[in-house]
Amino acid sequence: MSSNKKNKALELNPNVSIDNIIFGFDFDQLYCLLIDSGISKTTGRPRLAVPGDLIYDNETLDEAANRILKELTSIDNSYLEQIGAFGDPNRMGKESDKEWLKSMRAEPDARVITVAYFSLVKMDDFNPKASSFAESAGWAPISEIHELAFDHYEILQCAREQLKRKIKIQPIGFNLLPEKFTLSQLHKLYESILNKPLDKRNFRRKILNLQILTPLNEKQVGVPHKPSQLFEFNEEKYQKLSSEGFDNFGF
Amino acid sequence: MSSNKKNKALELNPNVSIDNIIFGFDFDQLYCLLIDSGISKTTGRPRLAVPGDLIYDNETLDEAANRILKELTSIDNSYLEQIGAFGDPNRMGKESDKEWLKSMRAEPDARVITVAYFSLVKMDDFNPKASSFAESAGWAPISEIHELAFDHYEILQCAREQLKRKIKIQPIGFNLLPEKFTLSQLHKLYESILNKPLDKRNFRRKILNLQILTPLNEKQVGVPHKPSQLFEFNEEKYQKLSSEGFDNFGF
DNA sequence: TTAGCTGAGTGTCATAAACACACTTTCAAA
DNA sequence: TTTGAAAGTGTGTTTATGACACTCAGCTAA
Repeated sequence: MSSNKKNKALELNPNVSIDNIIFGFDFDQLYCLLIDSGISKTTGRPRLAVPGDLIYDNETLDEAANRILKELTSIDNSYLEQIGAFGDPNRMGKESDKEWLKSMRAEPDARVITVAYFSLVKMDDFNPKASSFAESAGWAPISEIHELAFDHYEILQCAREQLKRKIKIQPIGFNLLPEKFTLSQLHKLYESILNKPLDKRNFRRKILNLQILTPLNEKQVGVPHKPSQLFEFNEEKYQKLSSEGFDNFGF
Repeated sequence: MSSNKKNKALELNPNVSIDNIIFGFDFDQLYCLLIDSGISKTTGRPRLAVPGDLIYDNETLDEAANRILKELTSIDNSYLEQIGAFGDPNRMGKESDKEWLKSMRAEPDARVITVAYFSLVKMDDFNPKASSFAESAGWAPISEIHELAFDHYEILQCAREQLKRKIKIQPIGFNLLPEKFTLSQLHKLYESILNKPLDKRNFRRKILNLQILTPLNEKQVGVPHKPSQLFEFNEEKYQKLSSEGFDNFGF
């Protein structure tokens, strides 16, 4: 298969797949985009999985991960980061997975190594109900995910750990927020990712002292409480800070 | 090939390889173990590469990485950590690489995704001169490596970055030192990995305050200067510290 | 034997970051 | 006009960081 050179550009590599953990945030908690491939005959429960696919032989891994995101959500060039490769020979060994593989794959018994990615997207950019996918996709709150197809649950936990590690070092969280956001929203985002409460005043001081936020001449409207100042992330100022060796947000 | 099920246990997967960056430290600088596969006909220079191999279909990725380390050095179960997958379709595109692939691989044109690892070993545990490998292996100072086969140079840089990031968070550096070491050796190790000078007194204070080192009733002998106190890494105390949420060495 | 070299080992002060903590303000809705 | 809900704000204490220079112990070679 892989040694057949004809039409190489269009050939799926039967041994390597990409799975993409797509994170979203609704100002309250973290979500992950999951595919429901229907009720499993073996378990009787819905078979939930992370979006993924075999790679084509002419695309890079990053391109494949981006393709998976785009095919599902129409979102292109969002924040994307590799988690790593998962290749336990038994990673597809559950009965419900075998059943699914037989119905979907040309070589259902091939050993597949998967390269996992995570994406950070603005949740509003993809509304599952407006999408027309046969296999239904939907946002699931991270805290409510307990079981997934293949080794996807394990991959999800790795993704959460990597996001936690990374956000202490780089301001990638902004990719989960709209252009304009409040400090409370940012605060809640950090608490959701780090999975621990952070003191409000200390958080605000820390993040404002960095000077990577531009305050806008705009406030929330229509909220039944004191309206909040809106901010924008200032990429240039962050780049400057970063080039001076800054890599510790101190959380 | 990959769909031929006979003798699956012994079958090489033609699409997935492992490359293992093996780090060593000689109390002065970091080294990396490289394979010299001879003078390339296309470049006229020695073809240097990181040790690696295709994976067998019945081994995990970690097992394959460990196998590569063990086959070369006889070292088993040293510190091993995955870096990630590298899968640019052109990663094996150099002429000198194609020449080598043709002579070594059953399917020299197959697209191979590699999963990179790094290992930390005690340099004394492998003496290349005592080893009887046809392809000669040797320790190269990191600072003197400028060109490698395939995308191995790029992988090496990722390995260095990951090591740098990781050592700020976990005390994995001890794997590069003998059981008994001096504070100066540890100091030099941190400087080598972080690639910047660290103040001696501040370094000592910081590391001693953590209480993860056990001072031994032993000193260096035969050195032409004040002999240094020897220490041991205290794994249990570190585990306790770690379980309390400690993950910042402050470098 | 001793002078000289090498790296080991040690303490303080000033500055900066971290942490704990509680009340007032602004708006919308009832 | 009262109520509820989240925004916004400051200080004091403690802890960590970073800068900095001399003496000590053992070996070597004159």
